[in-house]
Amino acid sequence: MMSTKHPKPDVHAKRLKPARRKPRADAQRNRGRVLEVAKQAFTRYGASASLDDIAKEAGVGAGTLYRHFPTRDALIEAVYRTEVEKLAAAEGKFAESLPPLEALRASMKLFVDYVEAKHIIAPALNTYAGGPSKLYETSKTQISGAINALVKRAIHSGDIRKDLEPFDLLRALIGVASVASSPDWPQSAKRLVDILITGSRPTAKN
Amino acid sequence: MMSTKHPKPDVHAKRLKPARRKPRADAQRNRGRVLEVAKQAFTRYGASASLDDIAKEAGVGAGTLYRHFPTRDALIEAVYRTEVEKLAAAEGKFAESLPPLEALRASMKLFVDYVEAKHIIAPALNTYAGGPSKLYETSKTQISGAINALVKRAIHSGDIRKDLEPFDLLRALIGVASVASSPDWPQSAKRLVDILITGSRPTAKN
DNA sequence: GCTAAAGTGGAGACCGTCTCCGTATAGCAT
DNA sequence: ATGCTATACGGAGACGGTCTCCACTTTAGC
Repeated sequence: MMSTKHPKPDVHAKRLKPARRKPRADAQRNRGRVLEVAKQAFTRYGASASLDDIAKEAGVGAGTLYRHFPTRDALIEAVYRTEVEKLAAAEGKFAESLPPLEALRASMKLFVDYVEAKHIIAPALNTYAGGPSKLYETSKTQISGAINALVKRAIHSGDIRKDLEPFDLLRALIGVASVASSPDWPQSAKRLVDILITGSRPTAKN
Repeated sequence: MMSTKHPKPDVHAKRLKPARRKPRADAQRNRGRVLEVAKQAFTRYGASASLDDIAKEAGVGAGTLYRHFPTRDALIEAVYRTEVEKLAAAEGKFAESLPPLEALRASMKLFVDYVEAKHIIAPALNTYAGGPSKLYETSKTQISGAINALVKRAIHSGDIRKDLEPFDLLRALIGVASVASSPDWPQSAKRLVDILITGSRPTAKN
């Protein structure tokens, strides 16, 4: 019976190391539920919502939550990763339908709108806080990639100074979005976008 | 002998309401000690240093600390109020020694330097976090007063667009200073100051 | 000195974070 | 189906920070 039975030793060799087993269904369900609840909780109570409460409301133990998302930041990032992807994609769209400078402008204002709607994104993009956390890296890369492309295009078409650092604009954007006191900040932020763009145009000699 | 003894019933009527007694000496000593320790603690451990630890190191009970400074924000503000005053004063100086536009530019860059040195100031100026805390109001007023004056002067001399909101510039400044990731942020922030100023200059028609 | 107002301090209630480990269960092989 | 085992679960509880409360002490003012 043992003979050459050998059914399918490693059918598609999932990972390169130890021939892993397929992830369990309940684990994925729980992960999803936590994500769902966390999203609501964050929008309702801000980024400092109680993680234990989130776990409870999702019907899982605290341990389960912490296993899936070891830190608060990890959870926040997971919650907003898809949002950020959508934002980056939308910014890409502008590149197709608008002239370079206006694409950049529209893109930056869209960013403001996004942050207004999901106000937790901004602190999430802003790693100033405590330690040297390498989280959000992917989100940051996405957004900065989008801005980068738009700025390069506008430089190429001669609408923006050659020596502009695209990252500077992004930093300004994140910063302004982080200062969300007073209800009129979106207007202020959009005025600033215009100022930033005007200030980034080529000078006579450049 | 009692006759018209009447020594000095209310010599300078300290407050308008209930003829207060002079504040106790030990209270002021304790307040000062807490402030001292808090300043060190905040610069060492960031804005989330343990308040109980601060109390302990200052040699007072937690109750004493909380009586003097009911919230963390109140303590932070008290610690940095003098710093902010110095900053505002320094900004005032520029108005005397530089032409309008350059005074504004220098002032904004000084702000960046200040935040770089005392990195806790930025979150303190930024009330985004939780509730509608009315704290920092005085600090904000100081700084925004200074910027306001500089901007008005530059508008008057024709170096800045008439319709610029001074507060917008301040908001951008605070925002950029809040995003302190990466060690090169001061350079980035100063480049942004130049961009902001260029973007605020009058246009042909304005 | 005496007295009342002002101030003190620290125990402890409360809450959020995060770990640990005994228990449950899904995936896989047979 | 059945058993075996890696995988995942959950929640009690250790930990640490925040903030309150109030019996006690100290001071200002007479």
